[in-house]
Amino acid sequence: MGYQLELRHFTYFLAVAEELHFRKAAERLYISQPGLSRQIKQMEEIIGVELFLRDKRKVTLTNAGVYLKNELDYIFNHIDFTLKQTRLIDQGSEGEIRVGFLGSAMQTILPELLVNVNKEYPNLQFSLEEMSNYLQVDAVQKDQLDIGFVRLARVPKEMQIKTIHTDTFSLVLPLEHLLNVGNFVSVQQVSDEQFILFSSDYSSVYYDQIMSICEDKGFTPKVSHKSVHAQTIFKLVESGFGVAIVPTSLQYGFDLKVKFLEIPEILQKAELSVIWKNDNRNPALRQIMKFL
Amino acid sequence: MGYQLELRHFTYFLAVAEELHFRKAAERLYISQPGLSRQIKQMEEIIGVELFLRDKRKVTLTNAGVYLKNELDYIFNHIDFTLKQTRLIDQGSEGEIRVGFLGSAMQTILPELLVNVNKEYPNLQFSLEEMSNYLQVDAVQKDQLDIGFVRLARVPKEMQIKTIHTDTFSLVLPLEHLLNVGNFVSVQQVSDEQFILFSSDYSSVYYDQIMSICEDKGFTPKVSHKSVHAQTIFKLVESGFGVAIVPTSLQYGFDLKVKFLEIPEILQKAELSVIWKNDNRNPALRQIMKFL
DNA sequence: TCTAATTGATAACCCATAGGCATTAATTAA
DNA sequence: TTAATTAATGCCTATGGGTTATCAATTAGA
Repeated sequence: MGYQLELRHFTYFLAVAEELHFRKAAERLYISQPGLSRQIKQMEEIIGVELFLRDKRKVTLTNAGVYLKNELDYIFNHIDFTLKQTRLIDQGSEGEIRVGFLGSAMQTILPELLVNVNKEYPNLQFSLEEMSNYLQVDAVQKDQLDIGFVRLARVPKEMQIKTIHTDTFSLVLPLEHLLNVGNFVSVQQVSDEQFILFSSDYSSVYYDQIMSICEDKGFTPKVSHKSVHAQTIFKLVESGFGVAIVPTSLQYGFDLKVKFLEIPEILQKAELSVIWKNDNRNPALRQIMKFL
Repeated sequence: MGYQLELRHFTYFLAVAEELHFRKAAERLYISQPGLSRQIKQMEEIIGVELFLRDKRKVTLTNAGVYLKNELDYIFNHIDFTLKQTRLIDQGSEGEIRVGFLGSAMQTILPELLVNVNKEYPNLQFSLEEMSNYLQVDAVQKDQLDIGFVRLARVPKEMQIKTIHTDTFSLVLPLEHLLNVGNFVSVQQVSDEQFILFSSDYSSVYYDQIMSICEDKGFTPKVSHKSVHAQTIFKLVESGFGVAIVPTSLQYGFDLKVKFLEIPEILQKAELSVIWKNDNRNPALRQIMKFL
C-alpha cells in the first residue's frame, strides 16, 4: 500500500489523457496495455480520485482529471525547462530564453533586440522558433515559450501583451508592373488585380486589416492565393500571380525581385506586439523585458 | 543507461541539499547511505551536471545545484497543491486558498472578507494560518501560501503588495490610569511611562512607526517588554507593566480590561496590506482578489 | 606521529515491483 | 449469432532500488 507517486505515473496519465484510449497510449509509451492500466489504477488509488470514466466503450476524463492534465502539462514543461537551465548554469551560462516569432518580426525589431541583449548578457542563450500567432499563444500558455512576437489585438486574460513596433503597409508588385512611386496614389488602382495574402490562420488580424484597407477604398479584393511565408508571397508576385499587401519592413532582408510601394493615406497600421505570462519563472525574461 | 528521472530522485536530492550530509539525509529518508549516494550519483549522470561538491570532508551545493534546489522546492509545493486541488474538485469543491495573516488582521478586514467570499463561492475552502510578516513573505515565495495579510512597506520585487486597510493608532492604558478621553491630547503625556511593544521581528514596520510617533513628540520611549501577541500586551498593560501603542481596530474582538485612547494629530497610520505572487497558479486567488 | 572516528563511494547480493503474456468480461458492429 | 475491440485480471519474469559489508580518505585527539 505504501506506494509513491512518480513522474512515470504522470507521464502515463498524460498519454492516456491525450489519446483517451489505453491501447493506443500504451503503444505510444512502448509498454503493454495491461501494464498501463495497472499504473493508472494505482495512480488513482494513491491520489484517491477517479481520473478517467471508463464509460461503456470509451474513456473520458473526469473534471478532476481535466484539471490535473492541465497542471501536469505545465509541471512537465517547467521541469524540462528547469533541467535545461540547470545544465546551462553548470556550463557558466546565465540561462536560456525561449522566443517565438512571426517571420515578419525577423526583419526589423527582433535582430536588433538579440544584438542588444547579447551585448549586455553575453551568456544568455536564445532558443528561437518561428511559429504562428496562435501557436505562440498556446506555447506561452504552456510554458514552452517565454516570450512571443505576434500580430494580435487580444490575448487570454492571464497573459500580457505590449505593442512594440508600428509599421505601415506596402503594396508589393512585379518589377514590370506599370505602377511606380511616381504614379501610385491609391490601392484603388489595383482593385482589379488578383491578391495574394498571408493565410488568416497564420495571422487573422493581418488578414482582416488587408480586407478593411480595400473596403475603405471601396472594393473587395479577389484573393487568388494564400501563404504563410513572405518568401512564397514574393515569389508568387514575381511570377505574375497577383499583387500583395504586407508590412513595409518586409522589404528588408530578402533578395527581392518585386517592388514595394508604401500605401498612402490609410489608417491601418501593422502592429507587432510581444506576449508573455506573468507567472513565468524564468529570471531571464525580466532582463529581456527591460529592452522592450 | 536508459534511466529515467523520477520524483524519488528529486526527494533525495532535496534531502541532501538541505542536510548537506549524506548519512543524515539518508536517515531522514529512512534509507541506507549507500543507496542514497547511488541515487544522487545516478541523478547527476542523467542530468549531466555535478550538483554537489564532495570537497574533502564536507558536502556543498554547486551553483547549478542551488538553482535546482530552489526550483524543485517550488515544483514539489506545486505538485502537492495540484493533487490537493484535484481531490477537492473530485469532491465537488471549487478549490482551496491558503491564507496567512497577522493576528491583528483577524479583528477587522479578514472576517468580513471570509464571509463575503463564502457567500459568492460557497465551495471554496480556506486554509488559515497566523504567522509573522516575514514567514508570510517566505511562504508566499515558496508557493506554500496564496495570499498573506501583513504590515510591511516593501516586499521582494517579484511579489505584489497592496494596502487594503488604514488604521489609526491608539494608546492602550490600564483602566485606572489618570488619562482619559477628556484630558488626553498628546502621547507626550506618557513619555515617562514604560512601553510595551510588538516584537520588531514580528513586524518591524510597526515597531519603527511607534518609535517615530514618540520621536515626533520629542521623546524616546522606554521599552520594558515586547510580545508577539496582542492578548499578552493587553495583559501586561492591565497588570500595570506599562502602556502600549497599537492599531485602533485591535480594541474589537478581545474581552478588554484596558482602555483605548485614539492618538490625535499624528501622521503615522497602521497599514494592513495583502501580498501575493503573480506567478501563482491557483485560480481561486483571482476570485479572492476581486474582493479586495 | 599514530590511532580512532567519521566521511562518502564501491561491491555483491536480495527482493519488491514494473511490465510482459495470456486470458477474461463486457460491449458493439456486422 | 459471431467477430472484433475495449479495459481489467492473474500469473510470471527480471530490472534495478535498497541492503549489508567494506574501503579509502580525511580529521580529531592523545
